[in-house]
Amino acid sequence: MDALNNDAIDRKPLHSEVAERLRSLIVQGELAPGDRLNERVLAERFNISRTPLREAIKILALEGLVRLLPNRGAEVTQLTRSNVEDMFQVVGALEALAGELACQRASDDDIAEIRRLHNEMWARFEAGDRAEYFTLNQRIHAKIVDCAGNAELSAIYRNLAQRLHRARYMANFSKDRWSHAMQEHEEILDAIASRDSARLNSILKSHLQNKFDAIKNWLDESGDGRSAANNGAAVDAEQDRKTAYS
Amino acid sequence: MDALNNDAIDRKPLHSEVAERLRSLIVQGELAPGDRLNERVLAERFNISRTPLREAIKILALEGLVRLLPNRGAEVTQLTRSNVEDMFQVVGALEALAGELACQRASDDDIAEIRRLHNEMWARFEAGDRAEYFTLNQRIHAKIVDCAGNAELSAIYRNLAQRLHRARYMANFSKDRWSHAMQEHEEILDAIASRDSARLNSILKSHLQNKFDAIKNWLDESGDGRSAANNGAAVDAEQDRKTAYS
DNA sequence: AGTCTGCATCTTGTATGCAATATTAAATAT
DNA sequence: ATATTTAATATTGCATACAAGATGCAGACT
Repeated sequence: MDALNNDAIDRKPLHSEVAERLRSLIVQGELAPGDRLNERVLAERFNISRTPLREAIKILALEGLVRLLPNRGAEVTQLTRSNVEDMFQVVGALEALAGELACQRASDDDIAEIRRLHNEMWARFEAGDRAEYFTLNQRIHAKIVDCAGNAELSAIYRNLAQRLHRARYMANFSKDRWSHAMQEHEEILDAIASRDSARLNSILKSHLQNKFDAIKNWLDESGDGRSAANNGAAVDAEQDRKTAYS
Repeated sequence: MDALNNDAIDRKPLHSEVAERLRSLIVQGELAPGDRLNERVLAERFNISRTPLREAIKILALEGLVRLLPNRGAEVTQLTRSNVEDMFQVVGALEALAGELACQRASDDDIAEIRRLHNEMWARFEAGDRAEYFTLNQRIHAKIVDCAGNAELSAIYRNLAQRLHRARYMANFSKDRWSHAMQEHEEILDAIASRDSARLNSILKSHLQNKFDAIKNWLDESGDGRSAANNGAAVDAEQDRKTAYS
């Protein structure tokens, strides 16, 4: 059985390795929204040829992290307010489905795992470690979605979460909001542990709404001259992405 | 304004052109599930080099139509029953969200457009033209989703619909089911025209359920030796796709 | 002064070539 | 005859080279 062979050297194809690196650069903000991706520069930086780099860029384009400009390369997509709002709406619908299914299908081990992550996150919260808190937070939500036992759902959710991560990471919300979020997470854990899907869904929904409210302000603030000028283009870009391959 | 410039020559990049061609081949079944994509053969067929072809294949991989086999190229993904069931579940959640929003946001022109498509579809139904009926059916559903005014939602929905199209197309259901589907569509039109989101959602839900029931049988039937043997691999493939770039 | 045209330069798009890996067939040993 | 190893072949992965398009600037013209 392949699955049991843990000693296997994972020779990931270069293009996926590169895609990962690029993703980090974008999510962590080193490549900012609007930045052009110069193939020569990036290829030299990663010490690879342009061929796998270009393949990676195509992948990121479909993931929605970059936008392809025919004959002019690619640039990092803007996170507009309406864009983020759209994504949150979809995430909401997906989490609702996930909550429903997870309450039916989660095993006791799954719940134990969520509890473990939750406690770990609590520790990070008390230590004031925002970065680790964020990571664990994402992992908990992802784990709940995975409990739904729907691979498609998990894949789509992960992609959206990743793209939203860019926004969430930047919106370093208040201590007050933070502790409120922790409280909500207590309730989430409670609801799924008792497999109360109605309650879980209602909490997930308001949790998400609060999350959005927290970053909404930040998105509005950043609507200065430069960004505003680019917003129109970003919307067009979104459109392009939608229609480019359809 | 760029949006008003309708005279622009659209020079689609080659890789997206190729992606389109490949998509057709897969959706229409010329490239069947499990078939390997030989780069040399396809490049010769399209009369292009392997480079843009490879880029196109990466795109299709992320869309879920093909599966990348490291160092061994790519193959057309299997449509397993559980796979399709997962997709239907997600589509259900998305359509629910779309129905809600569409009832709020659809303009009168939108509704008129849906009605137009509906009538056109009716004509195709009466003419017994399955292929055109299918196309219009898809366009109606897509239009409803677009009325929600959420670009992310539309993009995700389109991708799932496309992948499911492979299954639906093959499951040429009974005349009985067909006319029942038409009836459901009458109700859908009615509900959205009167902006009754509760009713719309309930109809969309049962409509989708019926669709799934119709193709479920076909998926079960095709679970013969060859397919069964490949199913295990297909499940692994799905897993790969999920984790490959995460 | 301002705009337009043509040239130089840079960037992306595509094709080709070479190296590494997988697949097949043949040959040898059991 | 079957299994195992080895060699031949085919295919993918990556790099490089060349072509086509975009960008920026200088000079001509109004």
